[in-house]
Amino acid sequence: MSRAKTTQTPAPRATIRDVASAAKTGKTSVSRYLNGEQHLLSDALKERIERAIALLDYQPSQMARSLKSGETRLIGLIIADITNPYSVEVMRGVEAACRQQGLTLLVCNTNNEFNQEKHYLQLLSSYRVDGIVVNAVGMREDAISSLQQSQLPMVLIDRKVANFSCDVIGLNNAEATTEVTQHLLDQGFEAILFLSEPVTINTRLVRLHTFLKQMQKEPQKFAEQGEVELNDSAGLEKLLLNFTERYPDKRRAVISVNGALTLVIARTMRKIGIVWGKDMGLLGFDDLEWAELAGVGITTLKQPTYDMGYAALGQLVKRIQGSDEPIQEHAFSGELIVRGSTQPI
Amino acid sequence: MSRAKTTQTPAPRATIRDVASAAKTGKTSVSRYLNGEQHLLSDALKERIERAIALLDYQPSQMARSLKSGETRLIGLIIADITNPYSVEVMRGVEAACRQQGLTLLVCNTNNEFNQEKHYLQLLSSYRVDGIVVNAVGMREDAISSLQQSQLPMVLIDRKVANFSCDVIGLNNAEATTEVTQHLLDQGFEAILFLSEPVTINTRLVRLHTFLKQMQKEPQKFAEQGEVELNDSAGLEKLLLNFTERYPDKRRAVISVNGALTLVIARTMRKIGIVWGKDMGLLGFDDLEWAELAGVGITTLKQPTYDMGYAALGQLVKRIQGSDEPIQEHAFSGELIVRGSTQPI
DNA sequence: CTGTTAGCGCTTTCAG
DNA sequence: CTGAAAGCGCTAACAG
Repeated sequence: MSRAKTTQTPAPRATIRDVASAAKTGKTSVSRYLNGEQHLLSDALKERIERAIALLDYQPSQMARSLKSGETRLIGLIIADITNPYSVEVMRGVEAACRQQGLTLLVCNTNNEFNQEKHYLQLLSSYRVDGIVVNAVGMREDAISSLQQSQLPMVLIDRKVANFSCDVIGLNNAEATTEVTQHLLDQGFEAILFLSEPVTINTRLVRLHTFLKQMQKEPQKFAEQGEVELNDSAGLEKLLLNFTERYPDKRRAVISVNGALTLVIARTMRKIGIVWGKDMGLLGFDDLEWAELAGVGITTLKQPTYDMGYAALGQLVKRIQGSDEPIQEHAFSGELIVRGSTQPI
Repeated sequence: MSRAKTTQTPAPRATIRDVASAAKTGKTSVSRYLNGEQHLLSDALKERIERAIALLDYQPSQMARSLKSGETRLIGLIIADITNPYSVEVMRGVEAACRQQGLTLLVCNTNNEFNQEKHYLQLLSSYRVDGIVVNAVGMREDAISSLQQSQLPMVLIDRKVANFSCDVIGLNNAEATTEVTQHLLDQGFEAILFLSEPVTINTRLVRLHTFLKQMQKEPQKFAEQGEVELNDSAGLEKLLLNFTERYPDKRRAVISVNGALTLVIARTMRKIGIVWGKDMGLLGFDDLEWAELAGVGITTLKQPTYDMGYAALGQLVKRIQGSDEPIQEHAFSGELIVRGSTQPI
């Protein structure tokens, strides 16, 4: 009967030294074995090492390895809100690209909290990841300066950050918003309400501005704008009702600045009995997996999110490899997916 | 004009030694400063160190630190499919718990690929994370044995793995399935089709069995089952049509084994003109944010996913702290959310 | 082909 | 109060 297992400490992990001595050789040879320089080893030795590794269930410590080499082959991804399908698709794109490059992705969700963002930024940096892809909440002076200095390669997704010069991958917001607005106009809508979460983010600002500008081209039509917090459905309700009252005999439509908001708007409309595609037009940025299932369907502006993530990593790798080309701002085109919610009323 | 910046290497990061010499002291004192043993340092020295750190923008290397201490305060989360809202909520729960415990969460998405899962498992282990939460794709012998040995604390979410004894957090599938099935029966449905992705996973198996068992209690009703791949909408179409033909004059309903499948089913039904809540009942495991917006609404069985993630981390921490209590299998209760899709036909 | 040795950046005795 | 020195697990000269 084996009572080998005493209540000792749970057996510390085997180190390269343990393997070496078990294989009756030096650490160097083991290291060589591990690093593909096997052609330098005699078959006999290889055998012994192999056995020793298996026996001890040895796993090299990446910590030690990276400490030595200075390279980690790790990429950090900071995501503002993992709840958002947009972010998830970005992540999948980054991930696929990483895999292809033999990099490993570490994902950090900031939950839209600035402090978390700072925390993770520091963490990743202190673990010496090779680079970071950031879908930022926003950044303040302190975070910026420390990041700017730490020469950590970095690329931003979707959101530009003021005073922070850095590659950015995003949507061509001007183009997309123009298309979206024009579509509504073409469909015969006469009063359009642009709904947004607080316009704190560059992206939203550009969309709003472009919307306003585009609307000016048909001065007889009415442009409105409203700001709501995602959780303030009462406020949203009021906004919608008010909009309806102000343009009782016009053909009305709403533009939602992003997917999360579109969901809330749809819920609210349903609650107060506004039927999209009939009482009011509805169009949202970001495609939604359920867009076709909701009533007559919801028209959306789909972003090539996956590709954007993929491209972001590509750009990052360039920087990691020391590219000195000037700051890039790559803007992807969106795709308007027309569904029932913007049919002529 | 500053031409200070030559094309040299981009200035290696400052190390603790740099700080020490800049502060005209030894590494030890700097280390002490960093680790809150400041009461041991004279004010003058503290000052100098502080200045040096700021000047050099010094950030301690976690790599080196962990190498020394053997502890990382890192938790790994392996997620089978980040695309799944279920997983995202789990993640948020784990994350919240981590934050509260001062742990940092590293997320790895396996994209439902077994190889990725293996890769990440090794990676996390080689980075010496303190523990791992796993929403597994599945595991084979090799992965199991190496994991079993590496005493890495670990807890499984949602899915049990054969031959792998480990804490598991999940839904009370038997209870939930019973409730779900009974609900359909109570609403007067007479033929029920249980639709599932391939039943390779324990969870699905239990749900299916319980469904079948529960149906036996009303022998005059008809229980059917079908298996579909998520991307095989043609197959699904056939299944649905076939089901309809076989029970032309019965009240028919479908149960979907998870949220991802529910989406596909809803799309397919719409495509072939089956209206849920009218032509056929529909009920799915996992609540969906859009469930109320799709037609008359879709009845779902909501899991306390966030809580499950939170609890998983709690259990993991216990293990990390060396708890020897026997393997736990904590099963949460689900909540049936009734919507239009299961109204009596 | 193989092993010895010197660090990577940090913490921690152990002497001042 | 302060610092020199040893060593965490690993890799990479540099000798055999």
